[in-house]
Amino acid sequence: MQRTLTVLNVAEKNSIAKQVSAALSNNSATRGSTCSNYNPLFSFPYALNGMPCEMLFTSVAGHLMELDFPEAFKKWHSCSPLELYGAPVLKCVPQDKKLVERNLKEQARKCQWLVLWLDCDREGENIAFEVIDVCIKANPRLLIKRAKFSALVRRELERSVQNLGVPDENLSKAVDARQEIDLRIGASFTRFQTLLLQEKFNWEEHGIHDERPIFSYGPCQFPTLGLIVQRQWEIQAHVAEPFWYIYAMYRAPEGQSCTLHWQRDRLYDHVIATILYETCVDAPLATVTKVDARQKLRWPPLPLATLSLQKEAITHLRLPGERMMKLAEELYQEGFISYPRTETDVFDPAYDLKALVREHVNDARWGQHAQRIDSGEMWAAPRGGGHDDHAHPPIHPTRWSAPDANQGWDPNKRRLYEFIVRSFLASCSKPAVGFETQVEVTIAAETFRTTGLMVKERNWMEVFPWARWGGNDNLPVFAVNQTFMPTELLLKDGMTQPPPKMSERDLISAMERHGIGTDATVADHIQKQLDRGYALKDAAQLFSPTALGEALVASYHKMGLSNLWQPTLRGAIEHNITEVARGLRPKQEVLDEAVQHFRGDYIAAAGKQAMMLEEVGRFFGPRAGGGGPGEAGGALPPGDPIGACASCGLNLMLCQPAEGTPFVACSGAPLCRQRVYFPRPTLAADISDQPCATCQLDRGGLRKISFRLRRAAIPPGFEADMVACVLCDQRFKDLCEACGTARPAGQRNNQARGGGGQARGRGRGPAGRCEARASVLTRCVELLRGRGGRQGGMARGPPVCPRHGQPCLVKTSNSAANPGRTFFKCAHPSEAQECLDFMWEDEWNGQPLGASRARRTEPRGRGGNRGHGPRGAGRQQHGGRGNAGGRLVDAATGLPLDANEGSCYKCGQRGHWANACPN
DNA sequence: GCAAGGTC
Repeated sequence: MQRTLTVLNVAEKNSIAKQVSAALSNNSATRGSTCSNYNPLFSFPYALNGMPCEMLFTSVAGHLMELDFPEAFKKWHSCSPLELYGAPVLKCVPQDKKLVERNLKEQARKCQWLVLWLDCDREGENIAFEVIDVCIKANPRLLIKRAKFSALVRRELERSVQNLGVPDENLSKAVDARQEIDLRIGASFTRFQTLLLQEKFNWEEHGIHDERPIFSYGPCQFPTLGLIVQRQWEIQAHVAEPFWYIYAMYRAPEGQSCTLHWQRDRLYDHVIATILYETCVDAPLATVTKVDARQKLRWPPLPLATLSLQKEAITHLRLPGERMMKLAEELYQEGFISYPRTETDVFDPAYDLKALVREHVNDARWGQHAQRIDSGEMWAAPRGGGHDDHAHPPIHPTRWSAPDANQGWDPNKRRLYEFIVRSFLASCSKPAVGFETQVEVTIAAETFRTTGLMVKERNWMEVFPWARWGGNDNLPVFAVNQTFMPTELLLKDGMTQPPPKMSERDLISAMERHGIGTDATVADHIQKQLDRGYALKDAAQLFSPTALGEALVASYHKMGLSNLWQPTLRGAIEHNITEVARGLRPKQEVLDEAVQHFRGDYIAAAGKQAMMLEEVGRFFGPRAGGGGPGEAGGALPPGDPIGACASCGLNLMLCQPAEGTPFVACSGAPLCRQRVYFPRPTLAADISDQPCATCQLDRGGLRKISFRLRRAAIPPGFEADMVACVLCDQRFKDLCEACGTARPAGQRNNQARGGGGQARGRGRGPAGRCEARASVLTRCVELLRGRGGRQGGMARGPPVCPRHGQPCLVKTSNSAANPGRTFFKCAHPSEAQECLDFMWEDEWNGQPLGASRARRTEPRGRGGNRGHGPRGAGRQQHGGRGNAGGRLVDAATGLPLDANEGSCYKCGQRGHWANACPN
């Protein structure tokens, strides 16, 4: 009688062994224990391609083997780190996996076939060969088979087991090469950095309490750190620049309104912006030149891959990547979602998506939408994002979980499941439909645009509440050649902002873009920055480097070895590894090339180690002695606490250096970089007994600082004695802005690093601005020429202040009662209340004010201020508000006004202006 | 004492 075939099946983890066994055996598998506690054995009879067999199903726990150096090279002082580039490496089963190995051997001896159910990716293939290696030693006659599967659902598993293939050795070799490169460069540079720095500096003093701290280097962790440091340098290098833009707004008589966006966006030259603005004010009538109305579609989200899910979870669910992956893993192991580590964002056309949708038709929350998809009414085939790892489908729900069945779940797990379901249903739905109207208008040859949007059909957005799509749905109706008078026409200003600190989402995106880490490890590499003390995450969840992190990156930058931290490092390694995976290049060739390359970098770095000592020394005092007081990151001078630091929770200290200006710094310096420098005219600063009403209230409050300032050096409007909160007080900030801050000698300030140059406003680089400036200049020259030759044109210089007889009036628009309406006000601060307080600009007829009429009352929306047309517009349209029968009329009193009938606000009498008041 | 990648 023929012996029954016995098949050993091995999965990457127990949960998969359990689920596959249950699915293939119809839940009749017998569970038995093995010598490895976490890897039991499931057994059940099965028919493989019609052949009856006994299935034994067990598992490993990830990689079975590790790559390491032999004992002779493991001790750090046993050899130079350089020798690690030529040292032998060994792949062996570590002590904690010995029982897993023993279990495999025991089972292999009973079997004729070995079926590998490892995950279908590069690492899974490598683990498969580790399993083969162990099993073959126990039973050399084993027949090796590979099961390829992508979801833990019965039909998929049965398809897989009836179509067994062979493992792919190239995929596995690519992993071997990656492991060896990572080990050699990671171990050598970690030892280099650690041995160089460990004894040279007093780390204890700087908040690093390990007796022998490790300064690790890795080909993923350093490029990750590099991204954070590079952003920090961009922020430091930013020089704020003022810009100006024309703001126009129109409110139609029917009530609809829109903002008209200047085509030039913004200009960095005040004079030019003013000239263009003045041309608009001169001829403010807007003409509609183009109206483009069309249907617009908003597409549903792409099917989810791991990193897109991480980013979405951070944004919509506020779940950090590492936490989200743990919950997704649980959902996968329980069979509710497909494999959560995938790069694929396109469904195989053969996939039965409708069957997956039908799972959800009875759900009270999204069942109705699922029914509409199932019926075809809402169905649209999901789009593809163009990424396919050929191992797993996009992340999607595989089973419906009734709301009452998952009550015991972690609330975040429920939210994540719901997000994955809704995202899947949305991706199978029709796009949303809107109606967009784009309008272009010109005002004095300047172009402005506005857009309106009406959402007609929400479709996929109905099942995906996180989506936002909307614009101005209250756009006035415009027709080509129509003219209208803008309601507001203002010259506004702003300052360019530095780029923001790195958020976790930014970091993940950048790492994904550069191929740093895998879907499963990106979150770990980010966490490692915090664990190693290379970076900090503040209360707003934004990342910045610590002084240590910055010093390490700056060291390699200085050495001319920026490739060791730049984000392209991992991509370059991965590129060559992929060629091995595809069978295009032999593993050894790629390996030798990489090892030689990094060996060269190591030799260069070791030859310039003095640079690393110097760079780190800028931040950290040496063991004997210390950095200069107050130097960036050096030992802090003595001081007293003023409250808690929002960045790290330690104390903010008012530091009083023996020489130089006091400043506030965190006691966690240099790891924490929180620091506030004081205005240059500071003579003395002490902690006041006044608490700030708003800062750090949840941490016991923050004390205000009492300043004594050099009177001669402070601008008008500031007092020599000031009590201020250094974190929130606007007057303190204004003073810093006006006078600059006093920083200790040696402090770097606004140095552009890493070849980044000066970062300016976002959205338009210097080159773009030069171009814009050139075209604008041409136009301004034309305008100025035209203006000079204009017949009968009014030479419109600034209005003349009636009190001073000079053009000392400025345009102001801060009237609360008349927002957007501008008036002229005397710029002399001491006389602002005494002198001419205002003249509505829309009531100014372009004549010097002294020749027309200035009103004495504060603009409070009195009679004369009732909603007229826009500034400039009113003047054009009405020939000057208050111009009745050729005579000027006082809008407040209705009495006639002219140059001879001035009204003196000082004495209240008519017949003269205040600057000529005899009283 | 080191990497990155699996998984617990």
